[in-house]
Amino acid sequence: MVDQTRQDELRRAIELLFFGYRAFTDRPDRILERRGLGRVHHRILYFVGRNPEVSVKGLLEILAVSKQALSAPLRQLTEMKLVAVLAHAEDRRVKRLTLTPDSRRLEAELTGTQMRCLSDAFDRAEAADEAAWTRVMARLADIEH
Amino acid sequence: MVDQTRQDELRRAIELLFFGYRAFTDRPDRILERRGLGRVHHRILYFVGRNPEVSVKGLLEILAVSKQALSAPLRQLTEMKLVAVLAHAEDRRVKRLTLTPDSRRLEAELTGTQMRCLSDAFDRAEAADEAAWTRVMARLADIEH
DNA sequence: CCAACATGGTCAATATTATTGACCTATCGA
DNA sequence: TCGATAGGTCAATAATATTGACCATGTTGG
Repeated sequence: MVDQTRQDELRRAIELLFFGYRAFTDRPDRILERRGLGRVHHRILYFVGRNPEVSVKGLLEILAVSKQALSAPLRQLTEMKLVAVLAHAEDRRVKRLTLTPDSRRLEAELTGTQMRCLSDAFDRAEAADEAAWTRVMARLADIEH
Repeated sequence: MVDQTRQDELRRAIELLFFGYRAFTDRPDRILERRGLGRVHHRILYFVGRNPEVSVKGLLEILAVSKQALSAPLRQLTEMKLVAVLAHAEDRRVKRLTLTPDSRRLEAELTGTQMRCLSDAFDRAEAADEAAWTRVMARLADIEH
């Protein structure tokens, strides 16, 4: 059993995560909306940017969605020239996905707003607070399902 | 301009928030699925539990969704006797929403898994880390839109 | 060489979660 | 009484996601 005070603290943490995440995704969502894109497209652009030459399968594993859920948005992005598809030299089944100059700019804009959110939240804290936040989030992200 | 190392740190923070939030919502989602409920229902139960006798309008403001988006899940919950609706004495237009004994148990189960996630992430950290995490998240949640 | 497997793609049907707009009732308060 | 507020509902639409059933192509081990 956990005492009431501790439960209240943990409930406050739950709410901070809920409201914090909502604030964090709000601006990129509105930028994307103007281009007719959604949060999926952002996630694709983000992880392709972070993992240049990633395969479709690799992207599926990162995003943890079905291939059908990825297929349509990815096709849109390639048609809009926001994702470039290169062939793999050794295994010609595999695609290597990369950003284009255009999408590098868009991705930088989207991710930039999120970096600013976090940067603002960190800057007013001590550097030690940032390190502590990172340790806690790493543990949270590491829970096995 | 921000230097490359700093950008990498901030990108890592973005990913921790993404993967952390996903891990955090995974277990409740699966518990809810067995009952044919979704994340909306959890949010309703959570905030009704936290704000006993909240009005429908109050709930709409917390959740920041349209009343149509709230209406159907809330009706389901009241029909399943998981939300009780009391009349307001002074203003009979207003409903006061509360949990029932049944939903108190369900809510405790759902929120319990999330409290355990956070508790695990905090416990292995120093108490100071928890306070730091809370400060950073409070700043993040506080961004104006 | 060929069978089995892996990578990627697509169609169909379905479900959930959400939106905006238009309207409605009931109640409250000046 | 009239305008504002609280709550509800119908309709149309959209985005995001699922599972199942296929198919084409390319690789690799026996």
